[in-house]
Amino acid sequence: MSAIPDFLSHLNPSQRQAVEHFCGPLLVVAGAGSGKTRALTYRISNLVMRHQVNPENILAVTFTNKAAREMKERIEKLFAEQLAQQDHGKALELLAPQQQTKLRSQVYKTITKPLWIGTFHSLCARLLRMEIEKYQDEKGRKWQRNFSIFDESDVQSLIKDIVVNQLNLDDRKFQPRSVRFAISNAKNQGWNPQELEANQQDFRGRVVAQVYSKYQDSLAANNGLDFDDLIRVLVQLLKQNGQVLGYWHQQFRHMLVDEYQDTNRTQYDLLRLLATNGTDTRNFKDWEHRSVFVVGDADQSIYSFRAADFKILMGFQQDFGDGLPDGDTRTMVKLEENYRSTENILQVANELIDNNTERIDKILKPTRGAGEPIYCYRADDELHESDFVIQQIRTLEQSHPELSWGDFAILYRTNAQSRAFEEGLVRWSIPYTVVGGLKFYDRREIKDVLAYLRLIVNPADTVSLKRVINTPRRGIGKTTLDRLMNAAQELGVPLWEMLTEETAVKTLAARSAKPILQFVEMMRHWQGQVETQSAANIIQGILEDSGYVRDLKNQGTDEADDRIGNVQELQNAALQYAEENTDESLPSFLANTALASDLDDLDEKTTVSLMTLHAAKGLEFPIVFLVGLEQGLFPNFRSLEDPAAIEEERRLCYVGVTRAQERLFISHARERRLYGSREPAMPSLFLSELPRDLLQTNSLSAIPSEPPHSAMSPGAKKKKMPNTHAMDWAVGDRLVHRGFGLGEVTHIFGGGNKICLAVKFPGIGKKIIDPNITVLDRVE
DNA sequence: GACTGTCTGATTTTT
DNA sequence: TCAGACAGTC
Repeated sequence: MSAIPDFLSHLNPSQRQAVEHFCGPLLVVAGAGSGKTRALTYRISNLVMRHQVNPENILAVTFTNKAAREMKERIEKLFAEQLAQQDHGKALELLAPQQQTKLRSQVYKTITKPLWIGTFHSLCARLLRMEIEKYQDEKGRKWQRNFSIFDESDVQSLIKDIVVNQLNLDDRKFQPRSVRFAISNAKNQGWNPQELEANQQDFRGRVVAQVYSKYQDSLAANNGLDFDDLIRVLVQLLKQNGQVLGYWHQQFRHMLVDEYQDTNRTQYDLLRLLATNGTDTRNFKDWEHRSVFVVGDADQSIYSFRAADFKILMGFQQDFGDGLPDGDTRTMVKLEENYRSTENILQVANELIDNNTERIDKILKPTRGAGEPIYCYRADDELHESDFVIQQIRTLEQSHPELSWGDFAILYRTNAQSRAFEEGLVRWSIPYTVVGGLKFYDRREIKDVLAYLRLIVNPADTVSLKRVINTPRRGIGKTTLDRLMNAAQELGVPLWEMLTEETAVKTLAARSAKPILQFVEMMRHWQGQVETQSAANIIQGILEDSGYVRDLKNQGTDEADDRIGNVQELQNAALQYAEENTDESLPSFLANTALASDLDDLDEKTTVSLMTLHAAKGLEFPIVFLVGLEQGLFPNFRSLEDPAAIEEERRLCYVGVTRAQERLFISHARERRLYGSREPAMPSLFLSELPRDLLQTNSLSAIPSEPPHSAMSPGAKKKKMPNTHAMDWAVGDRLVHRGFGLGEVTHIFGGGNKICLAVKFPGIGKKIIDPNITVLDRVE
């Protein structure tokens, strides 16, 4: 395969520079829709075709599993086409079907399979399956290669158990949620419990560190890891074992990272360790046969709640790069030409994001026509908003034969917003898909079956054991379990080992002992099949023999029927996985499911897509509806008082705008039902930041011409004079408060000049305010 | 040990 | 609004 690849001719000069980059560090600043996925796939192909890099020396990190799969497919296609030309002198699609298949499977075997492509989490999990037994943490905790990956709810309950039962703390003061969050943050900084303690001097911090330590004990006892540890533990291992590090440093000569703006500290550490073999980045000079190639856009950094830090991207030039100014640098390329959206959409995006202060200077340059104006709709409430969106969809779909349902997307800030749209879509019989929300793998019945599977693979997994030992009911109750748990604890062995001690179990009353012995026998039977049977077969066995399906059938409700369907769907997933991955073993399937998400099998082709803005990252749609642009909802109320958080919300809005190819609709409601009660809602700050001349609207006056929230960026935004004294306030008036943002007057106390206002601020609540003291701006 | 009803309390985003 | 925790009853 020595021919010079001709696909390079399709690229613009910056793309070409990125794609042809061979060794050394390179940062690609890639605006939305600038062809960054293309740059990544072409570069990987180019490394292999032109520079004869062995595919197994290439590590490519994507943000989702879906992106990983697509990248592999694209690369496969490129190579297959190249081979078709080379071997047959024809385009791939002109070959006979068998020849195509043959070519593709040849490419799969020699190119795409050996490539290391995946998310940080899946790649790390894969490495840990090989290396984790060489690891021991600072307290001597150890894990085995068949470790379980715990999901968020497993983690929550472990932490709750520690807070409440082990440390006897008040779980109102130490909410498991927030403790969990603090621990996760520490992990994403790369801290172990001791390091967290050293960094937290107050009482609360010390308690959290203590919970963290006990939590690690629990994880180790269950032979389990959480998401964060998949990365952190690998980093620790590489730090403490030079031999292992050296090996993988040699292996991964060329590393590529997509969505680099959303990497966190540990992910960065991992990258740095592997790239430099542990040398300080600034002293690392040995770039002769290796590269680090990162692609990202600081304006699309939207995961700081997951400890992502776009400053890592901003620091690349100083860190790995030559640190030279934009004109002279050889380690940074900007992709600014946008091939996705109309000029109007891009201008809206550019002006919006220009309100942020922390950025790498970059604009989206249009390559297409102006297109239609952006339409902004004010609805009375969320139901009218939904009506508006659906009528637009129906009209457009009917008047434009080239459009199908899959060309429409409804994007919102929070999952709860999907409901009104779903109801409307059902009423009009429009097919739709909701991405996210309650995930398939989070459903109770799925978790039950997965717990069986996890326990089969990893008997130390007591979390799973406790979940299934009495599901369906077998008469093994709390008292029995508690007794066995205590015994296990005393002996320092996993609960499972206690259960397998026949003599110990027989000391229990026969009524308790019998079902336990039966359960153990059943589990052992399946454990014996792990090596020989496929995942799908084992699942089948569980569904039949455990009595799980029988139990559901006996319930006879619609809900139970749904559950049976879902559980069978899981079995299908196992079959499908085996087909796609040529590995039908249970451990392999299980490792995959823990890291899978709904997003991974989104059917974009045939149905209207409903999803959060976060889930929409990386996607594009001809027609986009960006809904719920209301103060307190978007930007979310939790970010209202924090300028940095507002900037992140703005980036999120920017992501939403830049998903649209042809048409963009924006909407907001004057009133919204949230958790039972109706709340008044004010137009979002972001609406006021959009260029008016590109906006069509049904109510221009609804959009404040000034930012409704003055306590924001330090930029030289002009402020209104305080004029509250002269005002006569009335119930129903809308106003802006410096701290709380937009609100509506609900009561007036007193009279004349001595009045107080009760003001309801959406998402914040009611506040009593003296307008003679506090600066308030009325909004018309 | 299983089941039922009441109550609370939490509601951003997710690999 | 709604799910999960918990107490009380059979």
